[in-house]
Amino acid sequence: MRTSDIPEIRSLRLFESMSESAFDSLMQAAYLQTFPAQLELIREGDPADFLYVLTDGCVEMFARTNQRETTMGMVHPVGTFILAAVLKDAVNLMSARTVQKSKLLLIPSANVRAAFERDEAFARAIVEELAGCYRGVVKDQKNLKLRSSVERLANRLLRFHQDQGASGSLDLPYDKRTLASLLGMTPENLSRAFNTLKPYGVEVDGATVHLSDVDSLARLAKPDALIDELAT
Amino acid sequence: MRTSDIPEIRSLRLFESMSESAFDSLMQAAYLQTFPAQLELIREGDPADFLYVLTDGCVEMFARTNQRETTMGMVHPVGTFILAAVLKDAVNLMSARTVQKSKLLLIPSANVRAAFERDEAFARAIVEELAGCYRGVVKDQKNLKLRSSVERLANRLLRFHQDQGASGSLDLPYDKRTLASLLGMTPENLSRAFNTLKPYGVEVDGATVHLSDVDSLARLAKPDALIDELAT
DNA sequence: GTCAAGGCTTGATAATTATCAAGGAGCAAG
DNA sequence: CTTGCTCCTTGATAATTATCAAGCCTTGAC
Repeated sequence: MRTSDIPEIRSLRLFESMSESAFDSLMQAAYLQTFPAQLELIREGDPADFLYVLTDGCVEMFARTNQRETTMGMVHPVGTFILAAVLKDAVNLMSARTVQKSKLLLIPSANVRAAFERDEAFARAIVEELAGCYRGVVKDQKNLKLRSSVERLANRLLRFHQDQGASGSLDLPYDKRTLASLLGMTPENLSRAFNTLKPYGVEVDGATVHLSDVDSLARLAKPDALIDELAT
Repeated sequence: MRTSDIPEIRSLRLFESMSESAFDSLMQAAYLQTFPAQLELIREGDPADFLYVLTDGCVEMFARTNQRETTMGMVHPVGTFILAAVLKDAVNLMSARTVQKSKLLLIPSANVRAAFERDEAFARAIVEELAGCYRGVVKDQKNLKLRSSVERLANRLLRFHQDQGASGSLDLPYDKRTLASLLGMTPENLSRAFNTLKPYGVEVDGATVHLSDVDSLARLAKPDALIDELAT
């Protein structure tokens, strides 16, 4: 792979503490590749041949069963996906597709497992990462089971707003259709949920959302540190 | 702790491959205790002081926010809980309470983390366990987002039936109220969902359910290996 | 036995969410 | 500038799920 991308990857929490030699051998086995938008990278049910590291672009994790489909999560740079399947040498539980043109590093699963065996610091980092992923899904599930769709949208808007600097407006980082599926609702209902939030100072203009009364929105959303905060 | 329970715990996948000395020191720091039914063992938001190992009884994992409550999962012997929070030295994301009188081993978090640092085999087992937990929650989430409540019930009945020997009938292992919450529905709707399944050969008699037409039920449920099978 | 309590069910109704059909707005290609 | 496309929105309606209010049945205490 090209050496110019290595520092970026090395700085990922998953890789930063591993030994130089283990990191090098991982990188030597890896492929850096650019994929066009809307390309299905992995399909649920297939064996997890690679650990994916997204360095540029955006990837949607989704799942299907019985002709229905739902978005399970979005991956942003720099992020990894299907770590659990790689470690267990199992099939993928989720599919993944690029949202935009995306640059990805593909590390063969066998090499990841070998590095895990050899390098203790890497093993520790993997546990940290996995535990974080686990807690992420648990939060998602609490979000789904304990909140209505309007509340989920309100909290998601507050999070976007926060992440983007709390300037009073925010940009939706992907399609409304995708956002709807991520929030567990139909596109039609997302539209209506935005209307429901108008009295709370939410004004939609294409992919931009203005929040004119964050406090009122927060009173409706009732954000919960154990669901909405990334850190915990 | 009492030595009579050690073999049972040692045989857990999480502990079976760790070194004798690391296991011994973990066990010496641990407490084995029996708790009455309906006791809240841990509360979400509190620091994860112990790793819990259930050796007898049954524990419900649940979560609350904003006066609403939902069951996140059930733990059966021999099983562990809040491993992720222990490893991250973080607060619990879920609460736990005993369903029946239950026997639990409490291992102080610090000792678990120390053993993880010291014993490589334990570290590997932890990764395996964590990855399994992660994949479990992902499956739960797919179940929730891709199926209706009747389909969730149908699939859960099929799973109970399978687990209990596929004899044509099964026993619900906990309250219907709890089952309803686990499936993401109200008790009233669980009752109605059972009625909806009558034409598919589902007959309820208290906590016992007879399945007179498993094929027909399975055609409705459309079980999916990537959601319903434990192994994958 | 009677009684009370808890768990479950049922019915009536309401709220939430989905589906179907149509139409508008923005955008890229020609 | 027009055309066609995709994405989003809206309205009408239907399906699903929740809530509220009884009521029933079992269980255990007395």
